[in-house]
Parts: sequence; C-alpha cells; structure tokens
Amino acid sequence: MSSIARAPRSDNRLPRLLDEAARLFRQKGYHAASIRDVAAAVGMLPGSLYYHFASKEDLLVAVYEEGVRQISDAVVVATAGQSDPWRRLEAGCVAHLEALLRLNDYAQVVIRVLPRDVPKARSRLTLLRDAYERLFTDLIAALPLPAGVDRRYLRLMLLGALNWSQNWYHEGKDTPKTIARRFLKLLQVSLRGEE
Amino acid sequence: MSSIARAPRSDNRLPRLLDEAARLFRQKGYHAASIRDVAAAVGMLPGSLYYHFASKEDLLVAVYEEGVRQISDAVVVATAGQSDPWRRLEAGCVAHLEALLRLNDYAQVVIRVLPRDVPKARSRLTLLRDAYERLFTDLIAALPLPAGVDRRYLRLMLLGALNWSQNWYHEGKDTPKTIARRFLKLLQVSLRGEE
DNA sequence: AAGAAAAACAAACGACTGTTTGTTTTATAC
DNA sequence: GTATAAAACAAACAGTCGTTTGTTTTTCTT
Repeated sequence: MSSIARAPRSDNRLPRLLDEAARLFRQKGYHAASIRDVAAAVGMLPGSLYYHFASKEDLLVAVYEEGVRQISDAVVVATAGQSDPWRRLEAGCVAHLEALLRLNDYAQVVIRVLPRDVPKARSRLTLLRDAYERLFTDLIAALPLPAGVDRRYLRLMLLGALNWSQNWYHEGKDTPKTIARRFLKLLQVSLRGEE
Repeated sequence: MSSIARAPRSDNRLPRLLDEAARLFRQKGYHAASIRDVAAAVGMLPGSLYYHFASKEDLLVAVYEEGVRQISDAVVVATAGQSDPWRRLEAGCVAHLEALLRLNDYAQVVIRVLPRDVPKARSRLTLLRDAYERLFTDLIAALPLPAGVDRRYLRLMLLGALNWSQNWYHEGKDTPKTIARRFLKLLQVSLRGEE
C-alpha cells in the first residue's frame, strides 16, 4: 500500500514554467504579468498552471525562493574566495549587484517585486528576503570598525543603495562591479574634513 | 465672444479626488488601487472621474506632480534655515525622509510607485523624479569634499538608501530624523582604518 | 500489455478592469 | 430669471483577471 506517489515525469515543464514566470515577473512586475502570459510563454493553457501551483501568489513565492537560493549562492561563492573582511564584503556586494542588474531573472524578482505589493504573500516574501540579508549581516559583523558605528544601519544603507540601483541602472554605462566599489569607497573614506 | 471657459465651481471635488487617489495609490500601490476604489472613496461614480482625467495614468501623473511639489517645498524650506553645506544636506535628507515615511501621501506615492511599473506614464514620472533629485544634486555640489569623490555616486547612494527605507521602516522605532542622521554619519566618518 | 499516476486540455465561471456614452443635475454669470 | 458651462449620474461596453471543473492524453511502473 502507501507509495501512491510517483516521481515527476521526465518531460516535466515545471522548470520552464518557473523560468518564464521569473522572466515575466521581472519584466512586467507581479501585477502586470498575468497567469495567461506565463502559460502562453510556456505553451500551455492557463488552467494547466494550477496543477503545479495553487495560486498566483504561490507561483511568485516559488520564484522568490529560487531567486534567494541563486543570489545567496552567488554571494557565498564570491565571498569564499576572499579572506580580508573588507574584500569579502566587496565581493558580496559585487555578486549581489551583478545578479540584480544583469544575469538573473529570479534574483531580480526578489528585489523588484516588493512584498507590500502582494499582501497575501507578504509575510512569506519578507521571510525569504530577511534570510538572504543575513548573509550581509554576517559580512558586516566581521568588519573591523571604529567604535560607535552602528552595523545595522551600515547594512541598511549599503543594501538600500544597492537595491535601489535597479531604478536608475542602464546597461552599457558603469558595470555592476564599478558601482558596488564606488559605493563601498564612499563608506570607507571620510567625506568630512580634508578638502 | 470667446470667453467660453468659466472658473471651476466652488464645490469642486477635484482636490478630494486627488487626496483619495494619493491615499489609495500609497496604500495599495498603483495596480491594486482601482478607479472604482478611488471613486467610491470620494463618493462619486467611476465614470465621473473621467471628467477630470482622461485616464488612470493621467490621474497618477497628477498625484505625482503634486507629490514632487510638496516634497520639493519641504526640502527647500528645511534647507533654507541652514547655511553650512553639510547641515543643509542633513536638513534636506531629514525633510525628504519625513515626507516619505510619515506625513505625506503624495510624496510617498512618488517613491513607492515605480515608473517602470506604469509603462504608459514612465517617461513622465521619471522626468518628475529627476527634477526633484536635482535639489540634491545641488546640495551635494555645495559640499566641500576630498578630491576624487564622485558626487553623482554620492547622490545615488544617499537617495537610494533613503528611498529604500520605505521597505523596512516601521513606525515607532527610530524616527526619520534619526535614520537620516545615521546614514549621513556613515558617509562622514571613515569606516576603514582605525579600529 | 495493463494499471496508475502525472500532466495537460477544454471550457467555462463570476468578478473585476479601465473606459465610453448619453443624459441630468447644479452652480454660476449676465 | 434664464442661458451656460461645470460636474456628476446611470448604465453599459468589451476585455481581462484568477480560478475551477470535468475530461483526456501521456508517461512511467510493474
């Protein structure tokens, strides 16, 4: 008895479904990308999608989960190559930004679709974001900093500046790597005092 | 002849219409707030709204325009009271953040509704945003800074960090004033070097 | 080859969307 | 007081939305 479950079929279209959902959520935003858009992109009927996901919100959460996984991996891999705390943070920021601005639909959805815009999934999305940000909490915790520096605000400022770049970045100008380094430089030097 | 036009009536509901639109766009976002929501909040029928605006996008643009006007005024007034460049920038950031996080539906819409989410109005919204940001370009241009500091990136970093705060701020904890000051402090001191 | 589960189809449901049209009310100006 | 323009009503249009239901096809397992 029992073993009613069976392995997924080899022609499973779920991966492509997620890919197209990520692409469309990134391109149009959550509300503007419809179930019908996603289904058409995969080449299936709108209703068929509900075999894989119970609701549109659940589909978004699945994309989010994959996005957090991918961007986390990118940051972990990038920082693993460095030992100096500042260089580790730099590598993490560069990886974060490259995923965010260029190469990753899933990661871009994580930053572009704001939890408050999807009330029914808000708490789940926020949890996923927070889990990711903890990587940066750790990177910043390892920094040798002058006494009195609030590490929480350092994280909020740095990640806020990086994430907001989705709103002004245009391919072709400065690279993500350059941007991340410029931001970090602004924090490292003192802007006050010497003219 | 000619003078076919006449002054608006004194019981004009257009101001309230804009107020409710701002409130709902801020609360639910652009896509989730429907024409019917706005009309119901004002106490008129959905179709009546089209006497005042040709489209939903036009309504958003009107709210945006008022938002930029109000937040610009707040920043101008706040900075006018200061003469030292750094204090002027600080006052501007505090005013920006207070409008953004607490007291102004219109201003919150300007930051919360992203131009890329409303393709048909995108260029107009971006123009309005850019006009506002120029205030900060000026404030930063007046700063005495070490040679080699990129003022454009300073603006992008600072405004990015401030704007993103809409995503993590919760009433009751730190005040907007505190947040703005902490961010500026992080830029003013050197985080590298002295332990 | 036969049975079972996975996956998709086909077709609709009801609700909601932004918007248009023709008409009516209402304040204002002469 | 009467013409006029401002403003809103009333009612619908055509389309889209997320979703459900019942059925069929397809692959895997034995």
